[in-house]
Amino acid sequence: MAAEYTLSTDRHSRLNEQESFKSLYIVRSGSFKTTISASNGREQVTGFYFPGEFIGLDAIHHQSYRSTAKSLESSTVCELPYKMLQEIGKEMPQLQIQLLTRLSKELSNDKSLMLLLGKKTSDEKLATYLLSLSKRFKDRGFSATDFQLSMSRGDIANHLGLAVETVSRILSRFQENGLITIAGKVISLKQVKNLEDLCG
Amino acid sequence: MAAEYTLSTDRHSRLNEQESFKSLYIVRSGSFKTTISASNGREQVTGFYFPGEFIGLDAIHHQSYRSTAKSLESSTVCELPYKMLQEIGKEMPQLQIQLLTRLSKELSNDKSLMLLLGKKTSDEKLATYLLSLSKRFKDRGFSATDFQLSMSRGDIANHLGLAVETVSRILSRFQENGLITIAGKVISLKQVKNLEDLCG
DNA sequence: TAATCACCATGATCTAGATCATGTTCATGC
DNA sequence: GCATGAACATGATCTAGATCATGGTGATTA
Repeated sequence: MAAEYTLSTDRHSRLNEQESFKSLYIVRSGSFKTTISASNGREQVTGFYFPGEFIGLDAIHHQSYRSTAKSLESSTVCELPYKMLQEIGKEMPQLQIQLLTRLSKELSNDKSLMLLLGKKTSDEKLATYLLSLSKRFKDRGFSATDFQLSMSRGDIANHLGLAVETVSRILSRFQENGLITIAGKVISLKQVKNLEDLCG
Repeated sequence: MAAEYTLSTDRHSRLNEQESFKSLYIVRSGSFKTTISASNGREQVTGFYFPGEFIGLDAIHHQSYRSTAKSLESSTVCELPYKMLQEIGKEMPQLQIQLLTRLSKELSNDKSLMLLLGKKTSDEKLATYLLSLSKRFKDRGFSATDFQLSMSRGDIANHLGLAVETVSRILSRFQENGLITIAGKVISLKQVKNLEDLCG
């Protein structure tokens, strides 16, 4: 449905920015990160997006994009002009409900992320993060234990409110302790149960 | 509209919990905080809600409440059964769009909160928090500079990922520096410009 | 009017994780 | 093949803010 609009992006290309809101995007292939920036230039990675997920839901309200999406590898998206969605939605309440549900899901995830950012230690943050990625891949029909980290250590660190060095160190330690194996971007979860215990 | 369902709550009474999702709520008077808890018991205050704001939007997706809402003073809400909203929504697409917009707004606020939790110093957190409260009161037609903190220092601290002591100290210091005056729950912003500069 | 309890303020100390410093690995281009 | 630069790893040091400790204040109940 509505797949007539597509947009392909190279590695590290930007999808949208400060401009006025016209469309939502669904990731078709690849992956993206979204960031917002404070007035002093500091940036926060607010989320990672994989195929099937919506980008831009937080812009509906302001009618302008508050976040910037960047592709983490070469990726494609499907553009959904919001006006069109509204038109279709009038005849298909089911579509509106679907949109509502997606928004609600992202909201709920973000609340969990607040718990992560506010209350967890760095070990807990990493363990929780790895398991959340695992779940997302599993839901998508991929391996829950072996996957690629398309984002850099820096992106992970930023997203979790940590320093890059901390992420490096903890991943190394997790590997020493046999919880995972990791080589560059390729990671394999070896002791899911123990990782779960680490989440708190 | 749909105001036939109301529910009044005493100070510190709970609105909902772990139960299955049936309704959204609009705050009619007073204020609420919502929390989620980690398996180890740690709690995170995920938001504060004032009159006109929706509680429960993050439950639509899971069809069960993930967060608990507690009133911070004696408060009333208006219950909106979700089934009913869906029915009405079929004839009134405008209602669905309104809901979508509210959800999008909360999502966008939560992204900003991530920036707050992940990247800001304790001073920046407090200043940002006070100004965000200020804006919400102003939008509601109340004073942007003189208002009551219905939540405790502990709630603020938890919400911002700080220790209570830190919040106390910073509020005291803000007062020493003439940025605010504060006595118990009554606060007055004296140098809004300087507070804005502090936000980063 | 005293007792109890939640909330708040503030000083002293401690520590998780940031920052700094240095080296390595790996990809891309010439 | 070698140069350049980004991303990653890891040790040494430092610090913002947590934690610990103590006392005050104000509301509620007996």
